[in-house]
Amino acid sequence: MIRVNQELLNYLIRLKDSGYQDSITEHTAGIGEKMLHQRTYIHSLYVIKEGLAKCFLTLDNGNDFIQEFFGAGEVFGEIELITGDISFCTIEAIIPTTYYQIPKAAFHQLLKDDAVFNTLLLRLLATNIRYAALRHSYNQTHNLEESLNRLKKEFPELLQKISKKDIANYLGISTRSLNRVLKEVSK
Amino acid sequence: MIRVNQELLNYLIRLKDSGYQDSITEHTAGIGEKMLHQRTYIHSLYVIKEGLAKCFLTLDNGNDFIQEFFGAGEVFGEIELITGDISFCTIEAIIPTTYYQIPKAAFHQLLKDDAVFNTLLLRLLATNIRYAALRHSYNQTHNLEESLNRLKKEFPELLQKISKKDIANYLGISTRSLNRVLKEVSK
DNA sequence: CGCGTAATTGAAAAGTATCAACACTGGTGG
DNA sequence: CCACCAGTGTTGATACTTTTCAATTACGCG
Repeated sequence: MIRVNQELLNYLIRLKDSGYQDSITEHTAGIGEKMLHQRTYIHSLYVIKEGLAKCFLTLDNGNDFIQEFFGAGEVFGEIELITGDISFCTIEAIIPTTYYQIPKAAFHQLLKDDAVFNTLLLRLLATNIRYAALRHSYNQTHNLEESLNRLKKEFPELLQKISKKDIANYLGISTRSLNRVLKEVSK
Repeated sequence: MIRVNQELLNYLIRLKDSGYQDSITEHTAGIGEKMLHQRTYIHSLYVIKEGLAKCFLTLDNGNDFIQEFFGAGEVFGEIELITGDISFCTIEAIIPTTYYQIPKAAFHQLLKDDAVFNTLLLRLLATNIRYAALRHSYNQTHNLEESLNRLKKEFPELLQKISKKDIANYLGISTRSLNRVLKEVSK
């Protein structure tokens, strides 16, 4: 649900303090502000320092599907920098958010020369694949009520922190269905 | 749908011919035979040389969800070797299949010492994340007929090569629904 | 206060699953 | 050679789930 990666964030802060002051810059985004746009070329890696953002795809029919919510330490842009393709999702702050930016060249240099960073990135990618596979499998093979209960169990503050619309887009359902199930459950 | 990775397969064959004869072994699997079992510890990386396999998760309620179909050059076991977790899916041959096995230690050594292999693996992970995200987003935000049409467009031989049951499990629907939509479309 | 956005709800329509019956196919053994 | 069997595929009827649409209410903020 809300992914974090404190280990990577710590490592990045250490890098910034030891010779990478210039190549690691810090930025902020207000609510609703996009830090990365779908279908554009990406020239940097980004890491969230603090805040909360949604990572979503806008489909050909205009629907949005939220891939994940990103908290501290979550990375975006890495897929695009590795494959060289244009971005396939948008990253948008849902609370005021600060994040680091690392230019493409510095990212590739780190990957090549810094074994620790290389390992952190491999682990990050592998963990994300695993997490997404489990989530999508669960949602495809269970009904709404079960998927929602699983979500609330994993992330109890769900309804306080994230709008109904975003929750619905995360589950791939209409807000009407979400409301119906929420009401059923509360009975 | 059916993923392949000829670049990685070629590189692996070259490795095997140049000093890795002993650590890269070749095996075969008949139809229905499992090459990797869900919820077990993994001690090797596997790469399909020739054939076709399904990668699927069995959920707590007994349902199967097919993550992907793997053709030549596709890799499995890499997520588990990187994260150290037990496997989250099963890999099962759906036609007679041959595959390479690379022990954990050799895999990690390659990752560390062979920059080309390291890059190939990063690209593989990034490509898989991207592909899965696009597929799941599409399926979540479109109806069955649209998802099926997209699938047939991407992979026209679909119905000849893969059983209805597997197609249904790939789309996360019942075979009854698949048949209904197929009949509607053919009208 | 007034505005825009988010949330809620009902009714009807559309989509999908479940269940059950039956057809087709490729083995296997008598 | 044929009867049988298990697995896969097909189809109809029905029940259930989810969406769509539209109307209303609640809420945060300038």
